[in-house]
Amino acid sequence: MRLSRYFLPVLKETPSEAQIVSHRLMLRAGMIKQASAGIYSWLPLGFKVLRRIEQIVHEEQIRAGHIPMLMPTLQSADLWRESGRYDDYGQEMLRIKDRHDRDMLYGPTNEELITDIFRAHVNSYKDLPLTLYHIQWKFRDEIRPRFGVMRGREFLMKDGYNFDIDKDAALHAYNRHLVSYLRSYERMGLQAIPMRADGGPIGGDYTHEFLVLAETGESEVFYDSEITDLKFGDRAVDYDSVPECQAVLEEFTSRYARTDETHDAAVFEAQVPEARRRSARGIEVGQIFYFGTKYSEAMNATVVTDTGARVPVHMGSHGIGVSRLLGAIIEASHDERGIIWPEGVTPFHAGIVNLKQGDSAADAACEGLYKAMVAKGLEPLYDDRSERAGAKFATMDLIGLPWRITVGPRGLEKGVVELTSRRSGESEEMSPEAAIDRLTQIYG
RNA sequence: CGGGGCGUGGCGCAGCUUGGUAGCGCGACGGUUUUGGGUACCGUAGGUCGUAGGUUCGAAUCCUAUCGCCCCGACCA
Repeated sequence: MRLSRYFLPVLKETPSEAQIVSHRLMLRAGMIKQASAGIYSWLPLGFKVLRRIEQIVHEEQIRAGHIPMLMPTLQSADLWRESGRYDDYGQEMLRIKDRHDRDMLYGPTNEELITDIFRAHVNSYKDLPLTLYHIQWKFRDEIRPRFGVMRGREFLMKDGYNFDIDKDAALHAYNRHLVSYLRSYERMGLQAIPMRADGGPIGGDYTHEFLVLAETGESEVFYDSEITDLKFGDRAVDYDSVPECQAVLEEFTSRYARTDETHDAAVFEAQVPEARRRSARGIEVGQIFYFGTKYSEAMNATVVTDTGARVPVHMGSHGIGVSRLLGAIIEASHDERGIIWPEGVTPFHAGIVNLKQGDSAADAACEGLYKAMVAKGLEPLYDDRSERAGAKFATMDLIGLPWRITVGPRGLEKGVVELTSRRSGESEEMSPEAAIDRLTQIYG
């Protein structure tokens, strides 16, 4: 993309409503524009990052054997009456009437709808296990939306639902989700720690929230410092292997890590040596949940077993806050000059800065680089505006592309351009070809 | 919903206490500069001050209502 033809409305000054750094930077970098309280338009740059995150989530869910689909944002109230949640959900659910005066709602989640689909089409244990998911906009009419996309009313969420024959099988689905989530977050350059969360009315140990540590997090968390040393890394886990998934769960959840909802100071002190006790703040970016037969019983979602008995299916639901992740990533990765995107989610792979726009050698070199990168499957953002060098650097730093190639007549006389890491700030001179090779390797 | 605050050119703000029909910076536009390092220089245009009532000779300024937005709290991915 050539910047002169793109739509990137960056701001020099920070709009006054933005209180936290991710919100400020998203507004300044021209990623979002507020449409109304807690509701945002996604401008091209923000939309691009949103799509990258969504893509990672899709890839990792499909890798885990989960099946993508899409359910609507608007739902009929009838299903929710059936589960009993139409009355339970309260003011947070946005209720709407259509022209025939039928009660509708903008879905805050999809347990009812998915269960309805399941019961209509699945009748036998032979069709299990089954995990369906989608990535769709949700609406929760928060009393007080804040922090930009971190707590919007409308937000994009991946929600997945597993259907299994019994509790053991459903717990394997739970473990599988945990593994796939660890992978997903690491690909986004995030460390998200699974923490024991509030079981809600169902109770039990079978829910974990994934928290990204950040000063601006809304939850207070308590954990054993050893947990931050754990890395999922490149390991290949067989998602069909019960013991392998179980082992990952045990590795990542055996140490003390809880949100304030479940924190127990006595247990904390008993289990964790004082030197390793940490309290911090965290941003919740996902949650996994096994809830048994709560919905299948209420909504009569049953299957016939191999002995001919009809039993309610065991279910769980598993969510990743996709739009919130943009905020979480920025909170975890920025400096005073702007955003620093991890390579996994960057909107463009590298920026090309032409130091002397209008200089025929520099212009030609930039064009050449641009085309060569595109040919290699890289997506560069070429700043071809007639701006001064400083203005171009400031824009690149603000929008946070992890790599920048700087091109000017002086370097070109020596046959070199400069490759700069946004994160470290370090620059290295090399030939344009070498720079492309390096980037191809990084993004390989 | 309880408490606090704010709505003034696209954005950030001043003016309001002590009414006399708006001002600054950024941006935009036009021109200049052909430009090598952190957002150039000069100039121009652009606002009946959220909205509706009221008080007054006169309202951005005072009063009432209303809408919107932000912050703290309770609630949530």
